[in-house]
Amino acid sequence: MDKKTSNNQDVEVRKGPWTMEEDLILINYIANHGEGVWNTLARSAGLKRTGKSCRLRWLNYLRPDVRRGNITPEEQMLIMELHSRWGNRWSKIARHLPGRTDNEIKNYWRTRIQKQIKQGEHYDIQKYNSGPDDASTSHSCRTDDALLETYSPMCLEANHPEAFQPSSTMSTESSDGFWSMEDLWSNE
DNA sequence: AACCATTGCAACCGCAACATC
DNA sequence: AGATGTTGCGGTTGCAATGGT
Repeated sequence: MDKKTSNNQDVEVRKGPWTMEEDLILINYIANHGEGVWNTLARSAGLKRTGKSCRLRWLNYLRPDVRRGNITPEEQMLIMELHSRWGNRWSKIARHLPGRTDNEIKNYWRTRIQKQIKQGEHYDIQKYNSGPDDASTSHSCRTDDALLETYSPMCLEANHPEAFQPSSTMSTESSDGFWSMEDLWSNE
């Protein structure tokens, strides 16, 4: 315990929004060394952040395969269906939406879907949950697996290939494995 | 133009599970 | 087997951007 506190005294820890420089440091460090142990990574990279903060930033924002914004209707349907089945298991839900993070889905649910539900809008999802099987949906013989198949990433991708293209800026990486400010922040 | 309310999202916190020593 | 460290998850908060008056 004392060990920890004495350690923390010499290492100031930054909080709050990440700066461009910090992002670049983290991205370039991971590009060159891999992810590894986050606390060690944070120290080795010279970031005055906790490993936890670095991990979160990387997973939710900096990872090249992260897609942000523009949740498609299909994705929304899938989120609603999976949420109706699993509840707030955001990470579990996120695994079925390639490129989406649990944080994003959680935010999306809270800010959009939950709001609309409060406003009294009823979604087709209710048909899935309680409606008769002969409802107009084509899921009359739906099992969990069948539904996942229907809304699986592959299926979504097939229907909406444009939505699954990684953004050009996010996938841009200079030849020597280093990201530039423009690569990273031009997307904002 | 200025103020206030609302919205959306990034980031933090606390906890539990898991891994390692 | 227990202590310690790390990771992953869900809930919550803070704040910038936006809209409305």
